[in-house]
Amino acid sequence: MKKKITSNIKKELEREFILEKPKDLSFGHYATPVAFSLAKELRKSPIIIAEELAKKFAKNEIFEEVNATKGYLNFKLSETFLDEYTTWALKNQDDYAKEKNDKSILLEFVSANPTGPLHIGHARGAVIGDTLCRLGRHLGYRVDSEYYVNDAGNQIDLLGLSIFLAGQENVLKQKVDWPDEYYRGEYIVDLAHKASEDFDKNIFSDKENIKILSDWGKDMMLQLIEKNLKDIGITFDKYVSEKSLYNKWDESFEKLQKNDKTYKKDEKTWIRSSDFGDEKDRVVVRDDGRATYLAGDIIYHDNKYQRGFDRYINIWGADHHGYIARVKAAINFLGYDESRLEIILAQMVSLLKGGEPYKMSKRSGNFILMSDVTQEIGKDALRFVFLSKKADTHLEFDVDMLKKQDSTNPIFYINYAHARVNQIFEKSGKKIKDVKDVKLENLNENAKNLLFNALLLPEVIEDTFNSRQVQRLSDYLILLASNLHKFYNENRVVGSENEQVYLKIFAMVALSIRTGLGLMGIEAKDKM
RNA sequence: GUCCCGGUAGCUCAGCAGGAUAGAGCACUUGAUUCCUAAUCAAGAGGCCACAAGUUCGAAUCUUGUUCGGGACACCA
Repeated sequence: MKKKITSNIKKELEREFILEKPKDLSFGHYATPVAFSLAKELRKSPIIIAEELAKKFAKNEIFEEVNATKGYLNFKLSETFLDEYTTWALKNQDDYAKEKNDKSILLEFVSANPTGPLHIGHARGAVIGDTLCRLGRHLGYRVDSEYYVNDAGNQIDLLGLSIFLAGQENVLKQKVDWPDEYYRGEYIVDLAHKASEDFDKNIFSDKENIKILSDWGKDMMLQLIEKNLKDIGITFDKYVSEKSLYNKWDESFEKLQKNDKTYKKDEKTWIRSSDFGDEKDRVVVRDDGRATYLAGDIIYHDNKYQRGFDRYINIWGADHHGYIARVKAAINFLGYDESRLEIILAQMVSLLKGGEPYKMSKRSGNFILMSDVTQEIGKDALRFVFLSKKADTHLEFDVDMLKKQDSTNPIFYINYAHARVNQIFEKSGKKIKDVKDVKLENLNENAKNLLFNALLLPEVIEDTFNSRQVQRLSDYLILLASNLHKFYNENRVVGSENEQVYLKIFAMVALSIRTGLGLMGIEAKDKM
């Protein structure tokens, strides 16, 4: 819709302009302050310029009216234009708000260490990533979703050790000297019990077995993570193992070396990341020959770029922000265009319970399990909370508040609007196919505005995706639901002389809500 | 000390590629149900947009400085 309008206006104005939405629909559906910027050029008052420009649109069919107010140019769309679009959308529901696009995107998110279940902080990145994925695909991009599995390194060793010691303590009933660092939490003890079943309890008597437990524990945790994600509607196209990429190190390393971006010092291999804005150079291979985490990420990004996507998006926790410079440096050193990689940082989530702060710590085991919250409030509410706030704001919410399943929860409000439409159709005994060809004419302002707002979904989706600001979609849906409720309260539909017309508009509203929620990974309810 | 994010209504947050009287939800007050679901709606109240300077015809929005809060500054991931 917006594209057609933009091109129509451009034809008349013959220049670039900003198209915005007026604060108040009574001004019009769209507006542009173009006369203000022309004022300087033409040395005339913006008010006069706007009036002159408005005249140019007298014969344009998609506008019912174009007027100039205080220097603004305001556009009112014609009913015919809105009606034609509505009819098309209702007939092509599966294609509604879709676009064509030939760009490809590799979207990496979650990538939590497989050393424990997902906690509530991971959920934020997960939900945002999954929704961007859905939005991108809807807009025609080829989006591949990927989870990078850190299945090597100290953390995994620590997992094995933790299970091993937990087994000694809980299965073999031995006294254990716990080190400073290890994974705490019930799940480690559970793993120890399960290990004694899957293997044998003697597995805890020989330290040599820690390696086996590491590997086994990692697999168990990965399965759990996959389930946690599936429970909130997320599946990945691909899980990429860090370990499996290690044999490509020589290849990546050679590229870096060729560009003279690595050097040896103190028996270690360093990368000159400070050449590219990093605070200092970083170690990539330790003096004992073990690769650092960064090395793994270098190989991984080399691998990503070799696959030739147009764009790469990583969603990281905000605590990784210091890591951006060195990864971008490495990508540049490998000979790639680092500006194709975009990193979205999901800020911290602080949880409250009954007003009390809940300190999260993965190490200590004192963290809120994502699965617990999913169970308490449901996946829809969980997804909605994270999608209604922008990623880079610190988010605080109270678990107890989210447990409430009443109107304070916006997801209910939106669903209620959708269910209402469905109920009205049932009451009227009509189906969408009965009204999709009804001609919309002589609509009153309220009906026309409701329809207009329903038709905004495509541009909201595009804006949401392009800006990566997921909350714009949820805000829009709340607004649309509110419009529907308001109209419902003011107008009788079933049995009225406008029944057919209103049903068509309502069907359009419901379609937008359903499509929008679907992109958020939430299925619209037909009944409450 | 350096870097990142944030400071907008009592609370949680939108708005920020500059533009018309600064918005929503929750909470609060008042009202609406012989009629399609009152799980709703309407009305009211609530604001030095952290502070200061600058750029501009115009700044919540851009720049700089200050301040407060959160986070990051590993050869851990």
